[in-house]
Amino acid sequence: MKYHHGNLKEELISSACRVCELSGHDNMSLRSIAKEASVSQTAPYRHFKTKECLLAEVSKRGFEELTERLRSVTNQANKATSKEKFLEMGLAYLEFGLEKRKTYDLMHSPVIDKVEFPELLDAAQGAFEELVQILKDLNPGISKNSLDLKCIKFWALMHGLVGLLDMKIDPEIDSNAAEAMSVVKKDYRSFLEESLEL
Amino acid sequence: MKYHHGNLKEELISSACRVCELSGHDNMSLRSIAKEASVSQTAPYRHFKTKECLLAEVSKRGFEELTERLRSVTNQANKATSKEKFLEMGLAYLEFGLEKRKTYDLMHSPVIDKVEFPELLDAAQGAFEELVQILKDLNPGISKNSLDLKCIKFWALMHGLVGLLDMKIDPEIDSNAAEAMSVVKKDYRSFLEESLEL
DNA sequence: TAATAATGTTAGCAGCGTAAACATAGTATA
DNA sequence: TATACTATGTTTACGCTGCTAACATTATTA
Repeated sequence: MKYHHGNLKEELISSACRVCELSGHDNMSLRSIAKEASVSQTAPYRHFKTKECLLAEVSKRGFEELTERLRSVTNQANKATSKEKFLEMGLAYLEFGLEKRKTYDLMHSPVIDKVEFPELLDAAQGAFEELVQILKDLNPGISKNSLDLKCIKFWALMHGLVGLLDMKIDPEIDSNAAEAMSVVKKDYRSFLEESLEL
Repeated sequence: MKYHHGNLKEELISSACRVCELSGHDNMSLRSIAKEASVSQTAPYRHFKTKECLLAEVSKRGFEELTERLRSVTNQANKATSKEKFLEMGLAYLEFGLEKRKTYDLMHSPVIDKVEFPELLDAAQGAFEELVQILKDLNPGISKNSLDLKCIKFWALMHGLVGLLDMKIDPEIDSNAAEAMSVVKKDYRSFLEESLEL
């Protein structure tokens, strides 16, 4: 058993990412992930000043993965139209939000003060750029102002949808919200298509 | 000093609401709010099985206040057009989300398992009904399916906007997101007006 | 009036984030 | 190569947390 782990920082981060997505950041303790790495409970403090710093790292990786997913849509050279890419980007965003729901929650959680972690804003900005680009392609010659508004509207719509789609509404309840939700869930694609007109 | 408080449950809830909106539900401890009510740290357990139950109560009150705000828009008999009411409802939603930001966070936070608190879904449903009603008035004869979609889209847009508008983006950063955000902030109203076309 | 239920208190457990003091291993310099 | 320094680990301990169990007091009901 060697005294120095060698790769502890990286292992702590990836462990944290796993635990976060599995149990949510609320149920993630530094001590438990230290134990998982077979290391004393204060060892993480050699690599992260506070728990929040580790969470920020997890959040950052989330934004990076989101950006990657969106970028891979942009970079599909064979895809014909911008509209097609736009629709796929919307889907990619929703899929990320629903597949990595707990991580997505952390990314938008107030437990991490983004003012203290500017690299998080940079990472989020990366994802936003992809949306901007696709909407710019889709609306050639659009004014900057209108483009900005379109971007925000699209982003907000996607962000809102992730939150609403994941609501665990009991289907037994005769609820308008529940019905509408299932309509949307049934076909994200046509829903997004309509949103093009926004 | 009487042994029995008489109104402890209510005082704990309202105290919890205050602390939640002040410091966020993450920084709210049962012990501290018990102390605030000059009562032993385990007294709350006579009224709430767990901390989560108290938080659920806070969340419920949040939904109730939101519903009230939306309903008061609906009930303005003097307001001329449905469109006018629609715009005001959007504003009312945004205002609630931004004014009571920390409570709004709790209302949408995964720390409360909504499956275990069906009354929370009922409360949220109340707010949703107001949106449904206004959109129905605005689109007479619309099919149920289209109405559902319109509702979800509007709700998602509002929900997404609250999240995005509150992002503390450093204005020093030359960020498209920051610029777009300030455009939206400057005039929610015209932004919402455009959203009518969605 | 006596039994019971409701609502309070005290004491204590295990888990948490984190700070301080110390130990060991790797690295740079003389 | 010897020595100092730095990086990275451990141990111990503190105060706070949610919560349980056992007990005390008051209100209600038979």
